[in-house]
Amino acid sequence: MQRTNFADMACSIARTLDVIGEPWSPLILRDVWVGIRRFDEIQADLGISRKVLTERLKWLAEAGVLARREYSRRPPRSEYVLTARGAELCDLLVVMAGWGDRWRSGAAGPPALHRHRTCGEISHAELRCAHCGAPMTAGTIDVLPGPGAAPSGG
Amino acid sequence: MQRTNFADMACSIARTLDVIGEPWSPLILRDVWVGIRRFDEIQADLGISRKVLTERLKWLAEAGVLARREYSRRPPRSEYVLTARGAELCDLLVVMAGWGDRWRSGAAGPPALHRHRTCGEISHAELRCAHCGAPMTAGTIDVLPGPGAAPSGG
DNA sequence: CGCGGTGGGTTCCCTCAAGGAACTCACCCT
DNA sequence: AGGGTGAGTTCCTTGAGGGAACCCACCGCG
Repeated sequence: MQRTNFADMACSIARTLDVIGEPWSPLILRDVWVGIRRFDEIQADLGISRKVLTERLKWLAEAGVLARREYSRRPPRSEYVLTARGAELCDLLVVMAGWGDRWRSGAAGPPALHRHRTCGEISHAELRCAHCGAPMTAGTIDVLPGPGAAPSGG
Repeated sequence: MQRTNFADMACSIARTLDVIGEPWSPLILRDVWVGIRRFDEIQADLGISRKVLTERLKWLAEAGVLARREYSRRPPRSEYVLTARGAELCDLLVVMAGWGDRWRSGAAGPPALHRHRTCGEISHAELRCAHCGAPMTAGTIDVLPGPGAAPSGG
């Protein structure tokens, strides 16, 4: 009996979830994004077991989201960096953090702030239409079948 | 031995992952977003076991993301609708779909297209700074400690 | 009434992934 | 040799998902 194979679903969301559809991978990705890149640093920051961390890092590298890079030759030492694919996946973390800030922070307020380098302000990201520039939240979107949609029978 | 409690982490991403940190909840949310709202419809669309669907729907309702609503009195029949909190969480699905389209579609192209209701065009959502309006992707963000950050020792 | 269909859920058994702890290995320095 | 660091592996247990069977309420029809 196998786990559901999300990679084969005709749905981009499911295919993304195939890469990061459990909590640790996004959190590891977040660590690498903010500069926490070495095995023992990530492990200490997240409090994750070394076994799971090893597996997740390997998985994220295979998925082309992280790349392993040697930072020391003697002794041999590696760290993990974002690929271009991984950097774009971090955009998802931005939105994820925004939702958590808004709905799950409690009285203490958000644990992290996002300063936009371009304008220098503490800000947050909004979804905007690439075509017209107006807000493009989920509620403004009609979801239509695309070229890769499953046949109607599916 | 307990599972890691992501809700208690001083990290908005982890707190969001506490709600949707497995594949089914985001996919159920997607279904409700696009209008697939009834138990048997969701079950058929996702090919998920009734047991897991029952559990996930209950969880999402408890998390305040979905609400159960009666659409028929005799016989009693319910469907699920997005709460305001859930609608904002769907913004995450928009970004998630975008990443999957770009990096995981293959030759067939994206399975779904997003038409922006405001301008009527097939488009996609970009991250923009709420303050200055310029692109605000993950690479343009400095992540700083916020009021709810964990003490330095942690 | 009994039967079949629909909506929705529960239980059981199995498989797979996570968690904690212990163990292992390579390398370096004293 | 011994200790420290980085990184990984193994073992056993627990928790979550998957498939199938079972269950219940309700309705309409013969």
